[in-house]
Amino acid sequence: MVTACTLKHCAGKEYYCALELTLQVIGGKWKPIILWRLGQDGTLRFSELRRIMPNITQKMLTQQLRELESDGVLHREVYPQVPPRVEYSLTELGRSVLPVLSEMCKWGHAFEANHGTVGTADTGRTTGTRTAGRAIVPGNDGGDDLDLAVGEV
Amino acid sequence: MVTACTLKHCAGKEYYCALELTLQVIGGKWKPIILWRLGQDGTLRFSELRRIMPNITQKMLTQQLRELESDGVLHREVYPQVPPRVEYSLTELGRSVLPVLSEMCKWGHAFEANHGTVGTADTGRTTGTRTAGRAIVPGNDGGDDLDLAVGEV
DNA sequence: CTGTATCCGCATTGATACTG
DNA sequence: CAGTATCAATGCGGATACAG
Repeated sequence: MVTACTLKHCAGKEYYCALELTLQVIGGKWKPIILWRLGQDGTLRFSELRRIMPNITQKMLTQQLRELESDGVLHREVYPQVPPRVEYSLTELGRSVLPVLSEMCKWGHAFEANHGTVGTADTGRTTGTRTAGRAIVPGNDGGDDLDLAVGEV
Repeated sequence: MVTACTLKHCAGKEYYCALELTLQVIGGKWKPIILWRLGQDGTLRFSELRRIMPNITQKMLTQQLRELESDGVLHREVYPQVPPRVEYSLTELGRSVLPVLSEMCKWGHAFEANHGTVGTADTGRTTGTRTAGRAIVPGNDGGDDLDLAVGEV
C-alpha cells in the first residue's frame, strides 16, 4: 500500500495531498514574490510592495495579500491615520515557508543549468549558461542566491 | 542592494526569479502528483496514470506529460506495438525534484497543524486536528509521509 | 491502448474608475 | 495612501468525438 488518499479540507481549500495544499497557499504568480520580499525586508507598506512589483495590479496585490493574511502567513497592521498606513509582515508560519521557497529556488537554478538561461537582451540564440547534458542536481553547491522579480513591463 | 532582478527566459518560460521558474515547471494542479507517483513507482504506463488519477481528463494528462517531457523532467518511452504501449519515468532531473516536493509536503502538514484539517465526511464543523495558535513550524518532526491524490469524483 | 481535435464554460486576471 | 467596484479579456480545464 503506497497511497490511497482521501479528499481533505483545510482553510477552505480542497486537496488530496499536503503538496497541493502548499501550492494553493503559497503558489501562484505573485505570492512567492510577496513572501520572499517580506522575508527579506521584514516589513513593507502597501505602496512599497507596489513599487517592488510594478507588474502587479492594485487589485491583484490586495487580493493576494488578503488571502495570505487569512491563511495566517502574513500579518496586516493598520495604522488609523490620515493618510492611511498599512504595514505587512510575515507571521511565524510565514517565516517557516522561507526554506521551502529557498528549496524551490535552488531547484530552479539547477533547471536553468540543465537547460540554458537567456536574459531579456538575447545576444543570440541559446546564449548564456549552457550545461545541457550534465544533469546537475540541486545540492549544496553554494548557488543559493535568491534573486527576485522586479523588472518593469 | 538586495535584489533588482531582470527578466529571464529558460525553456520558453518567462520569469524573474528561479522560484517562479520552478513553479512553472513543476507547479499546477496535476504535475506534482504525476511527478510524485513516478518517483514512487519508477515507471508507469499511460493507462496506469489514468487509473491513479481518476479526476484528470485524458487531454490534461497528455498535456501535462508532454510539458514535463519537453522540460526534461520525465522520459517517454514508446513501444511500437499494437496495441500501443507508452511508459513514463523520471529523468535524473526529475528525480532531483523529489526533495523539493518533499519539502513542500512537509510545510503543508505544518500548515494543516496550524489550522485544522477536516476530511470529506465532516462529522461537524472544524472537526479534526485542531492545533490553532501553536504555530508549528516545519522541521524534522517525522511527519514526512507523502500521501497522494487518488479519490474519485 | 494512446492518443488528437474541437468546442465551451468558468474562474482567474487585468484595466479603469471611484472612495474613505 | 490604500484600497473597493465594475467590466472586459484571457486562458485553463473539461466534455465529447474521432484516429492510428
